[in-house]
Amino acid sequence: MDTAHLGGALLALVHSHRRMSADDPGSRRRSSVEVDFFSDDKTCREREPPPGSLRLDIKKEDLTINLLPAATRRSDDDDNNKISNELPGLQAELGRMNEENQRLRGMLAQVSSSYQALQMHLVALMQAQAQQPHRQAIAPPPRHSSILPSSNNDQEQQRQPSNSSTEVGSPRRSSSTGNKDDDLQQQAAPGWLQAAEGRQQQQEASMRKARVSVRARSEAPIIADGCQWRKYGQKMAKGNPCPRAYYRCTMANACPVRKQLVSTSGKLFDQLTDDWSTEDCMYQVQRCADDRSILITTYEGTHNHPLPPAAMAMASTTSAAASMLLSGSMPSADANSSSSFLQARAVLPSNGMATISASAPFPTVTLDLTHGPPAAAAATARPQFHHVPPLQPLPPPPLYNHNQSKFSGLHLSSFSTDGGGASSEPPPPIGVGIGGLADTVSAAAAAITADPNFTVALAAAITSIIGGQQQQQHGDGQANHNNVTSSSNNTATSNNTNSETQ
DNA sequence: CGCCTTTGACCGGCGC
DNA sequence: GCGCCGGTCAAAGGCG
Ligand SMILES: [Zn+2]
Repeated sequence: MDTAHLGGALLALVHSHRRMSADDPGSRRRSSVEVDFFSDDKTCREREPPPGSLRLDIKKEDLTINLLPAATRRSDDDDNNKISNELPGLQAELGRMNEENQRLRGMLAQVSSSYQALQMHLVALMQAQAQQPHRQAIAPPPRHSSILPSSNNDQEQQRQPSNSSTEVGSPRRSSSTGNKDDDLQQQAAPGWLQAAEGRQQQQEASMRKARVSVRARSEAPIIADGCQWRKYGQKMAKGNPCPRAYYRCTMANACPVRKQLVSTSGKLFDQLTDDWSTEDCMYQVQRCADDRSILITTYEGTHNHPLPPAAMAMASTTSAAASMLLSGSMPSADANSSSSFLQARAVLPSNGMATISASAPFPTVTLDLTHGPPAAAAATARPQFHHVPPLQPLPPPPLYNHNQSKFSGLHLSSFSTDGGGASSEPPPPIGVGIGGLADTVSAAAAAITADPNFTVALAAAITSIIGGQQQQQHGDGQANHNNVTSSSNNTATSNNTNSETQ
């Protein structure tokens, strides 16, 4: 069901994209949804045109031509009344369709553009690394010496043949840690392969550290993203009553992608409330009002196998985000941790709110979609504006004791207003408050801030994925957010913002 | 029968 | 050194 829904959403996206590209040479205003609407109507009336080859503008003109003479003809009162009655409704619907189509188009343009940018970024990184494979002088991170990651598609494939055999055959305890294991294998490997694996391993190590977590408000226990996952573990988080589940991609034999899924649901809270005092209940209620049915899905790694189109959205975005974050945040982590905090804010035409955050130990891109009503990306057009006040992305859970020691990195949170209006034109709204940032920031901030579409693209894509299943959108009135506004240059407040690893 | 979930155990890292 | 904690493994069982 979830997969079906996701596939449907993505197919819809692709479909709209195709139509958009088809009618792009024509007028830009027409919307794909509008096409369908009018095509239906017109086939009822005239049915002359072949549906595929028809352009939108032509259809629209046809319709208007059809409607207007009929209205002015006055030959038949019944027909006239009917038409005059129908006309406002149709026009209103047309307007809604237009709006939605524009939104969709904007989203898709953002997705594609950001994807292109990311790909270029990846290529640049690959080239840089190929040229300087041994130079790690760019502010080596404290924990692991990791180079800028290159294209991560084949990183695991090198390791896979050797590793899969040993992993399956040998008892696990002998080779406990992955790094150790790799080291041993490296020593046993021939020289040329050793060098290659060394590089691959470094990339892999760095890639494994990059994570992309998605917070979403969803009723479904898991968010189907098109991949097949097998659960391989479950742990009770320390401060969180809800356990954290560990999944592994099973579409390929040795796909390294892993996914953590922690849901903060109020189930256990309900059990607890009976015994607890009212104040505690208040706290619990508060917390659960914030966190109830919020899923935090953390992806890690890159698939080494072809993916179904449904999974491509999530996979590509996550891998791109990971690589981008890694490429940038490694140098920036040093600069930022010492001095100050970086923040960038952009008002973007989408309904989701995304937070890109890079923490020092685990560079993480966090997408917070808990504020995005599903109507933004779903097929149902909502003319209303959700005037959500600019809330901060994460509902800070004050009860949890985050032990995330330091949060050094950049913090790009994009607030988005409902794009139902005309704000979905791609060029203008992006990059509002971003320009000045790139100077003070190192390459990471530059990379991300230069392409703020990325956030929106992710948000849009994922909202489109998740969109259908969420029904409740409470006002989430907790104004307790101190993350962006007050989190400046303070590591303590940053804990709130980065609570995805609780 | 194969795949998946469950679940207890284990192991390395880290703080004390 | 010890214990906690997060992450992983793998045996056992369920499900189609
Ligand atoms: Zn995979």
